[in-house]
Amino acid sequence: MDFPQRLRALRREARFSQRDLAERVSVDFTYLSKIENARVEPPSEAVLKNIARELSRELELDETELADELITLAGKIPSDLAATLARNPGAVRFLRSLGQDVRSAEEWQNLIHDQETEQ
Amino acid sequence: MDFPQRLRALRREARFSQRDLAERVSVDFTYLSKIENARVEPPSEAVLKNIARELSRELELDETELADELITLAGKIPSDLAATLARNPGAVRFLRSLGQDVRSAEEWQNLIHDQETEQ
DNA sequence: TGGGGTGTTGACTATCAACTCAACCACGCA
DNA sequence: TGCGTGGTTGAGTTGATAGTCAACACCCCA
Repeated sequence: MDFPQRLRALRREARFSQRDLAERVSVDFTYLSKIENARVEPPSEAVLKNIARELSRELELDETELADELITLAGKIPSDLAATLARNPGAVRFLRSLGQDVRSAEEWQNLIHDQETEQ
Repeated sequence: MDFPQRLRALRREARFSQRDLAERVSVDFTYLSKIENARVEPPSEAVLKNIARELSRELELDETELADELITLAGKIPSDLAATLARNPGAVRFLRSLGQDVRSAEEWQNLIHDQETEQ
């Protein structure tokens, strides 16, 4: 599911009209329409976070998880992570050592598990 | 050492004038001056890569390593890594599982080592 | 049959990043 | 003293990003 589809699905699930959601996140409702129809690029991270706040509130989801989902679906990197990477040359080298992006979701999960059990 | 200082140091080490280097990387030399004096933000990744190419060539350094150094010093994320992250939601979750950026260079090195010995 | 709620579109705009251009200053030295 | 070499500055340009605004079309049902 790409970003526009996912956004529309979530919005409908929350029973918001484009006008409702747009008002809550402080953008013009016609902008939401264009986003959902992929007429324009996904919005800024700020708007994405506002969307995540409103939808998670309505659907009782975790706000930060939803924000991360929307941000990565939008093809962006959460700015706090980006800042961490930019501040840590070692992190960049580490990611390079992981090789290309052929990893499956499970492999990433394993990496997380490795980390957590390491101590 | 911040980006402007590092750039100036490398350029001088290579015995390039601003005009020399600027010509080689296809930007105006006055732009390099502003960069070295932090009058403007560091340049685009494309320019950074050109700079890394010319300086690594002259100083006999590894080109891609120098590019990564300059790019991260410039507060950016190498675009190929950024693309990888944007394509891998799992990677974002993994980085979050690592916690904040309090890791030292050695800790990152250990992570790399863990990976390499895992197989 | 018309008014309210919904969605779509085209044209426009504001802001910002990433530069260029013209002008200038400081120095060494012939 | 003048000119080549090197560096700095202010003002302006350009393209992309992230939106807004006015207009219109569809549907429902009263």
